[in-house]
Amino acid sequence: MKAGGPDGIPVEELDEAQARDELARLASAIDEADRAYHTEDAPRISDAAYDALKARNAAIEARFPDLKRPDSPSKRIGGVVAEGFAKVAHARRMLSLANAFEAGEVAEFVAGIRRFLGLPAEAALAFTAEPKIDGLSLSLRYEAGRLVQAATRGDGAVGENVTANARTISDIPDRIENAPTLLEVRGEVYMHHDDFAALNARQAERGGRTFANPRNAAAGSLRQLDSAITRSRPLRFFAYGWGALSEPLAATQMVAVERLAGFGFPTNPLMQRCESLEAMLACWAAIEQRRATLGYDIDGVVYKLDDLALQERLGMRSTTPRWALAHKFPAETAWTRLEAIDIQVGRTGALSPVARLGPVTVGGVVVANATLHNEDYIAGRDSRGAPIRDGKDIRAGDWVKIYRAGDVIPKVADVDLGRRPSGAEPYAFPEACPECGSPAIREPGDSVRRCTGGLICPAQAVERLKHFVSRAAFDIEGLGAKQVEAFWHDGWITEPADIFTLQSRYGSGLQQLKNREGWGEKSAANLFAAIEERRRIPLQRLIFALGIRHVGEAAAGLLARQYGTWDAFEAAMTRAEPGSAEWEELLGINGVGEVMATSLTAAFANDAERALIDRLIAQLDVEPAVQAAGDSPVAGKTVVFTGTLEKMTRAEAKARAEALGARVAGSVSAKTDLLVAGPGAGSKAKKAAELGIETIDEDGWLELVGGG
DNA sequence: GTGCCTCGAGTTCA
DNA sequence: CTCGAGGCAC
Repeated sequence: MKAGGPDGIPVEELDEAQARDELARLASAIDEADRAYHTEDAPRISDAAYDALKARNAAIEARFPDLKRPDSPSKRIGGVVAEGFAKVAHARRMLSLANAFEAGEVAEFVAGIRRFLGLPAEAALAFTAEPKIDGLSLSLRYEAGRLVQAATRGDGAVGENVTANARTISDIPDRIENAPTLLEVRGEVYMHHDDFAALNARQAERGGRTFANPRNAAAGSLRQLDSAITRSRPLRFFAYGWGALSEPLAATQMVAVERLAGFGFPTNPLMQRCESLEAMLACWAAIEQRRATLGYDIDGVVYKLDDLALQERLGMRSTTPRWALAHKFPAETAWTRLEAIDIQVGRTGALSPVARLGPVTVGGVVVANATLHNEDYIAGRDSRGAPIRDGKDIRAGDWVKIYRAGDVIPKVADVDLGRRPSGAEPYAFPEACPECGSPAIREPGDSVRRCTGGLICPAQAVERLKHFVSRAAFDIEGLGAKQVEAFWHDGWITEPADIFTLQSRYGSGLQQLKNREGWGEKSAANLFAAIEERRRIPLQRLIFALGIRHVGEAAAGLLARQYGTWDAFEAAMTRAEPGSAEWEELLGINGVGEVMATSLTAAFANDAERALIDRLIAQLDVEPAVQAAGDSPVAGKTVVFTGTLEKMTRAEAKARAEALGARVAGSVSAKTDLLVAGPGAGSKAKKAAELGIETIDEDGWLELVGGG
């Protein structure tokens, strides 16, 4: 067996670093043994040796509970993770990229970087340009040169552990030489056109299912629970970036990627360095020209700022880095007939038109529905009244050109007026809710028409319940959108509180639930257990789950942190009205404005709504929110910058401070904790002195937050 | 008032 | 993933 087997250093003598290394090795050794046992029917180690590995893993975890890995073997049962793959937290987030479709947007991207860094327009900036592979991204963790973990992107923060499958891909080395002790390589798994065609032919021959396109084939192959199947699939890999590192790879993007190639990873041969905007656009055009002959799918070109120190200074927006951009190729389109326009009613009452289409293949996927957004979109206008599609409106029976925005969401790009059936009438947008008949009103300046039925509208009621059980809200296992709809239809659940009384009303002996289609004793018991588990709910989730208009996940987090407990939150929302101290406190939260405040107080002032909330709360045990215990010295502090900053721009300083958990304000007030004053600071510095607020200079700030 | 940037709410298909 | 709108800095 491998190093770190049961015969290593006694557990009592391990230090933390050794323990961490060994847990990683044990996880992959056990993983490998599991896969061999369960999927290849050919155990590679004896049962006794396997048990010893598990026992040692448990002993180390007991001594160092903090080091317990998210993919810990102790969480697995019989080698197969319940519910598919184990979740793994990425040591550094896997990013997505901002998109551009026009040259002008690329120019704006470059100009924006100059602005952010405070560089003059003529200052040279170099970028890398490389094809954007249409596959799935993968993060490979190497410790001491050995592949210990492979994870999919997931939501960027948490992905799925696909280590056993990644090991079967020949482009991915198991070991690398002369590498940093920790190296996370990031890249794209994809499938060649030839391999895709051969795979589909083979699948068809065996009567198996064929894949719609190489991307789906690659995704389906990588996410096989049985890695023997993955092994039989011709997957390939290009490395283009990195995550956590024990030491920097290089000073530039280009050289860093060359180093990855040096470690033995395939890197894209078309990647090159561009010294100017013109060179970037030329590179884009050149790659597009070669697109059809590459042998694999690409959907654009990725630009990255070459200088890694500058990348660091630019930092991140909420989900995308400021230093990279995906410049997409024009989307594939297809013509089809629009059979009908239907209206869906959302949780807030929004009436959304949907196009029912004659099925048509766009970009390798059969599309039968497309969003039509709103009234104006159908009429051929944007929100400002300017014409779109040359002002052509959309009518039932029209021939329409479909594309998939971002290669995902089907949309109507154009209408063929020449083929419009005679007698086709302009679409009359309904002025009453198709579900409940209440008037549907469009507020001045709003682009959507909303059903005014509120709680009496069945569509809104169901959508609100779906929202309530959604992932960022109560997230009850076994109670998804479909189940909620079925329960609602039978009158078992009509409002959130009903979920928590379901067992007492229908669960006795489980008879009634068992009689429902698709429910057995086991699944019913599981559902009730999952519901019980969620009686205790973090305040943030609860606030989000209420589904108050304008209050999403982020706002719910802000509110939970501000008020801490449900009682404090509820009291404040009940008492807040313009002019009151509670109202001021609410508006004082950075990110809450009048619209949101009005929406919140209105919800708590509405009797029916309020009764619904009260019935729900009676069923729950709300977990108070804790102030984020950031370890930065400025976390939670309000900072003001004034005067001239010499080593960073204003935007940069602000982004940095916020990344460390500080709130950046524009003017000094009693709420200010720290003033950073550069040369030329005037009235703000004076005011800070009067208020006795701590004031430091730019160097003091850099020292405080650790370097530049 | 204008111009970011971020968030909310809507959307499809496998 | 995208659009529109809310919130905030300038």
